[in-house]
Amino acid sequence: MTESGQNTRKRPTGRRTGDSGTRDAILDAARDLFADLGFDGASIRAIAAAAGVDPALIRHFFGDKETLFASTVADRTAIPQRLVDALTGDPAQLGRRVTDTYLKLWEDPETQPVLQALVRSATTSDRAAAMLREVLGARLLSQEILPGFDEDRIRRLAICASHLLGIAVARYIIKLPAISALPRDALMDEVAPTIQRYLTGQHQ
Amino acid sequence: MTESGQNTRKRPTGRRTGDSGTRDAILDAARDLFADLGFDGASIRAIAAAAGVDPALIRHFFGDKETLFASTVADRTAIPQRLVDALTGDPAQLGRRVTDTYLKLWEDPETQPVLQALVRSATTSDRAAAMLREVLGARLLSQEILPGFDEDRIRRLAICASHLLGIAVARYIIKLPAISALPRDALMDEVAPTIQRYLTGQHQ
DNA sequence: CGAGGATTTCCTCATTCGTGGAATTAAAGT
DNA sequence: ACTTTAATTCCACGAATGAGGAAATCCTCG
Repeated sequence: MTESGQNTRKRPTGRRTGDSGTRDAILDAARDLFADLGFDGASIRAIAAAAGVDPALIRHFFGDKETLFASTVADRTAIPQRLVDALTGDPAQLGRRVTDTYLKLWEDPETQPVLQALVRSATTSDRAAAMLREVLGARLLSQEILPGFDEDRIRRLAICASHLLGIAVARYIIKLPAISALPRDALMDEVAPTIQRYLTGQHQ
Repeated sequence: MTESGQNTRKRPTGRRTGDSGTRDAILDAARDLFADLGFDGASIRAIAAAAGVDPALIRHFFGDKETLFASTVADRTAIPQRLVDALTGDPAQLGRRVTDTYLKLWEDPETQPVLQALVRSATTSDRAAAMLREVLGARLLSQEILPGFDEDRIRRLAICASHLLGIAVARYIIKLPAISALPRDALMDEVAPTIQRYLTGQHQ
């Protein structure tokens, strides 16, 4: 135990030597905490503690909490793109492709925390709700993104998005046993035909 | 001017004469604030202010915040029952009946705030998530409540619940324009056939 | 009418939070 | 070598929060 005195040891101030990937450590911790606790629930102090860093550093790098949140969810912009990609290709497999892509996004440890942070925060924070609205509305459900989709198809695509959103909320946020206990394949088999019907328009 | 002095007039302490429906006023204010801001977002002080009452009264009547929340969402137990009722009757109209009942629950000014409070809080507060799980799981998706439903039908009913939950989240929480702009009839026409298919089992 | 309980207010306490300032050390630029 | 910039810490402030104590007022029951 050498000596070390009190357990409240003062850490040295000033810049660290070498390249400390502190900024990324903050982003990682923030991503995880926002995913688990939502925007309001995850405090700057808790994020800093998880990153092993002083809270003031967060302010130094990101300015304020909203910017930090935006930084953690931004850049994973590949998420809407992957879904858009799944919309193109063999129409016979459309439902399976979209559902599979979506469910895998919610299982991928890279993208899952971001989605969870967005959804969990969107119900409480207006800012996060606006972000999710923007992602869903402007980057997915618009005619610029989906050329050739008429209004009717976009409307049914929006209903698909709601369906899949509900599945994710039940499975990963509320953790409803009847849904979260299902293996992905079983969920796929149930949901994919519905998505297929919504998207290909034989819906009556 | 007699005296009366400052505009910060102290309100008289002690019991009011007559029957002041204060407890109900608190419950009403709590219902609305929980619906708008969620469990964490709605502070005891804000609820008290909305009810025109001292914060300590809430503690006096309900003890702590969780009990207050539980009291506001309890008693509206009619909600799961109405859905269960919709499940019985002419099987040909099943999808329409369930969807109609559900969408009306989300428009009824009596039940809407409760649903909104539950959903909005469930993503942040573990306690609220447990409540929603209990309502959905034990009071709706169990074989005691739905005699004669085998496991496969209950599983597909859970997927229905997720679909409808997603619709409500998109429409009333995130306020996704593509969904919230739709009139109820249009939404019905799109969604009811899907619910019908899930529930009657011709799902492949 | 008097005693006990219910209703209501005010004040206080300990925490927690987001934000900001000031100081210290290392790196980068000239 | 000297100056500027970047990274890092500690400390503090003001606001808000949930919880609780103490007193005042009214009602009810004997």
